[in-house]
Amino acid sequence: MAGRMPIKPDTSCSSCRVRELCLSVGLKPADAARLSEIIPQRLKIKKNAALFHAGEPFRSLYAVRHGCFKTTISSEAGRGQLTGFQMPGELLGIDAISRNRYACDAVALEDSEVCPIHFAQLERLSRELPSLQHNLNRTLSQEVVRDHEMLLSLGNLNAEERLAAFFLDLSRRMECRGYSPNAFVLRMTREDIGSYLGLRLETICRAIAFLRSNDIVKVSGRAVEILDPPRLKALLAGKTDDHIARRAI
Amino acid sequence: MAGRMPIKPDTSCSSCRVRELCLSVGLKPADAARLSEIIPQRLKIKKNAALFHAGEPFRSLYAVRHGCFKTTISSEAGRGQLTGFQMPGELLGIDAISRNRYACDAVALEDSEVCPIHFAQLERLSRELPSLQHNLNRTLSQEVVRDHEMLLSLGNLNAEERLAAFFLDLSRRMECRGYSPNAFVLRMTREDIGSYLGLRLETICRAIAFLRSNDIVKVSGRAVEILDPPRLKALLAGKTDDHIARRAI
DNA sequence: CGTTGGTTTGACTTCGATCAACCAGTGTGG
DNA sequence: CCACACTGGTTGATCGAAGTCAAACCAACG
Repeated sequence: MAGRMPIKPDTSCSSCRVRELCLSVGLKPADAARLSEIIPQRLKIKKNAALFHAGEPFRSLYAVRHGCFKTTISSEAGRGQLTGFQMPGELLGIDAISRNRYACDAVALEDSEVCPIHFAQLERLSRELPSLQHNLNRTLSQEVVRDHEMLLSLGNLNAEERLAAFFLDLSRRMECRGYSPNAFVLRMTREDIGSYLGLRLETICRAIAFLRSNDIVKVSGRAVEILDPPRLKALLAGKTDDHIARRAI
Repeated sequence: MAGRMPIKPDTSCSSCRVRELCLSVGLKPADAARLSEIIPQRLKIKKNAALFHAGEPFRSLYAVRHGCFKTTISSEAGRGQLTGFQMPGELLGIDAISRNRYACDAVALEDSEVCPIHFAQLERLSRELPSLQHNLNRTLSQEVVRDHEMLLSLGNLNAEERLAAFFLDLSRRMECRGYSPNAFVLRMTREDIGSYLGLRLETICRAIAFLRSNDIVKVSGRAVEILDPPRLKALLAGKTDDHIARRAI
């Protein structure tokens, strides 16, 4: 359990910075307070430590309070796939509900903090609070929508388009959390991005080089700056943009 | 609404052939009866007719009673992705919960029948019936798990492996429904399979030809017979099977 | 410092996309 | 009844995007 330590029981949803992104969204203060009650203590997870592993028995969902996680699954054949990056307000462990065991590994990409939500208690409480119940259903459905969008990416887009979609997704999520949508720091390696997008890390590097050489983004190390959001979106929309040079001459 | 017609109100979950695969699984007879109550009438959908379209307002989930559906999403750029095939007992429309609009098109692959489940009523009822509530949560989570497995396929497997995984998935689902796992009829075209697996239809044909030439499956038209289940599984497990000939000489 | 993990770039290979031709059913209208 | 168009499936030839292998680079850090 190295890297997993409980912290002081100060977990009020109503005062949480990400309350408008989490299960508590739209809840009346009294209801949010009841949700807080079933979250006895937050948990700190150190960078590179696992919050849970695939196969472990399922007890709780975890809401990311701050920091960032990645979730990965792997096949018997040893192939691995990164299934998502979770930012504050997002839930970890929803793929565990169906079989009562976590289906993926969840690893912190930086020192992070989560709110454990005992699932049986959450189900019980959401029988009393219709809006909590609906929030949970909406969150699960939202994950399905996100996954289908990823399937569309992997099935239809080339490397540069996938990377553009990835940057735009991060951009949107940063904006939702009150940060600049056009300048942010990546929490993950090129290899992680590659695994997520179904590409090799070298291909990610080359796709970044391509975007950079067209002055669409500025990337140095993990720092990303989106210089030309419209062109980045146009790339995705499949518009053959004449201003984009495949190779600088 | 051509192709959509209501039929006589004989919708008892407790006597349904797929009750053990649907939301009604494990419900006490009295509870199953209450679930039936919120399903006033079944709906027949003709082959190639749409049950719903992306963007339409969400009212109901639909449980497939018999037949088969495909769901597809498409991007602004006109790219399309097939996100799933739904067989009896499976739910259509769960990606609509999050935004109150259907996120995909659902099209019948053969003359089919569905049970519309008004979602607001389902939520209300599941507040009273914990096991129904849990079934719904498990079903949503199960869809997430399925989608993550598809991401693993698209991100890591080559054409033959994806097709093998696809056949094995169909095989398992046929078996769950009481049919032979080793002989079944495809309801979809090669193009549909290709869209689902992120490949072109020609590649599907070639992958089929490959499996056929190794006597792993017998495929003529839509009829599939799995001749050698262990070799089909071994293919997926990534074991370099010396008995598999890449090209017949 | 030297080690290490992560990133970048180059050269070459390969798998699947693309384009094209052709075939088998199947339904339609003359 | 036949001619035909049409849809879906198969196979071949060619090409290109991404994978693979390799080398070098860089920043962080003990």
